[in-house]
Amino acid sequence: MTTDPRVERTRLHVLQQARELIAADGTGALTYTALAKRAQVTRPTLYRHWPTPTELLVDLVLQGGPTLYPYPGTDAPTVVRAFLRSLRDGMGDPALAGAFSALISAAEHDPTARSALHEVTQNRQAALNTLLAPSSVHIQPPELAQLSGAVLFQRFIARTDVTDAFIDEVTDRWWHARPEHRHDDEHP
Amino acid sequence: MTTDPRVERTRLHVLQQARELIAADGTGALTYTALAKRAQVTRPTLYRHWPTPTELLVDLVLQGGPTLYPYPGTDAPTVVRAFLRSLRDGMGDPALAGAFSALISAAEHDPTARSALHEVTQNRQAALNTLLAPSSVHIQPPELAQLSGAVLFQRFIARTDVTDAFIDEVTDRWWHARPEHRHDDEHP
DNA sequence: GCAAATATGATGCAGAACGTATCGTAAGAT
DNA sequence: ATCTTACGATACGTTCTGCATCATATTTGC
Repeated sequence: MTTDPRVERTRLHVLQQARELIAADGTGALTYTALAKRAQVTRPTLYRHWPTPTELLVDLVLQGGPTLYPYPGTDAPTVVRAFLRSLRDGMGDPALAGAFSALISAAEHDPTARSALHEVTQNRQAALNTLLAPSSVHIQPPELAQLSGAVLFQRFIARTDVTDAFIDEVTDRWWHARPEHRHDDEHP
Repeated sequence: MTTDPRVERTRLHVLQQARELIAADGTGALTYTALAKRAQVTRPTLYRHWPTPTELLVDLVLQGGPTLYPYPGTDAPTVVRAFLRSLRDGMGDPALAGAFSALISAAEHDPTARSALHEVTQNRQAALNTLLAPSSVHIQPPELAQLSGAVLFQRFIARTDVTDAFIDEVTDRWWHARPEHRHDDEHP
């Protein structure tokens, strides 16, 4: 397959240069010409690896996405808190945040971007549920939307600091809104 | 000030054409050259009105943003549900959704886009709180982030239908997570 | 090791979009 | 009626885009 050392070498190198370029001047400056110059690579090489800029963004997000997750075993709110913090910290990287937001925008009219977002969402939900398994808690899509949505809204739209206190409050609201908390305090 | 009929005329006309252009081919196709051709306007005119593409996006979002809000007076959950539905319906317009997501991405490295997002957020939070005043309920930023964030996450990231059932569940979770619901069912 | 496959570099080229400048004309304001 | 100014027309250099071609270097399979 693609075990050629050359492709992996330039691929990783270019992706890293792309990250630094985004971090420095934003996704608007992520042009094939500029990237080729920065990465000391010719433009045709970039086109061979990523025929479309979207594919480049996808690689940046998918590779930068699976950051280290918290260790499982503790109670559910603790796991969720750690999960949201890792999401916040991940989006603290300007390169990942830039690529991610650009991908969201591209997804409006680009099926490739859409499926990449779908994959990211699935991966993160699956990872969270794996961590929650010992607690016998299973997150449903609406819950994930509320939890991750709150953090991402604060980060990308309200654009205020996503503090630990904010994450604690979001987690608490989620925990107390669970069905078994609504009318009694018992749980099997 | 800018009460010149000519400026308002071309401004509105061009913005409408921009909307149709985005709806048809996405924000990636929103180029000054293409827009000038479509709106039967010369390129220098576009640069006079919006020296930067970001300013054009800002106008599209700010003008398309204040959609009709629900009438106040009913109980808080009903108001919140209607609020979230209006948010969902607003983002059902491809032009607004495209401009909005593009603005989010641009905000990463563009102060103009940042302040526009801030203004939109403030406006919507103020509008919601006005509608909630009769119910003696006041929404705090974390609550708004969870409510709006859930809808926007579903719309732009998970990219699944934002159904009425989804909005109902989000609203219910919010309502039951309020402090006065947590340990008793009394409220002053 | 050697030969075949292929990734990359080097270079070129036409087209599109950009950003800006100048000047004439027509519409609106006073 | 005159002054102001928004707009059209046109032009120019720059940047980025896709794509093509060919030589070179690296890797792989034998």
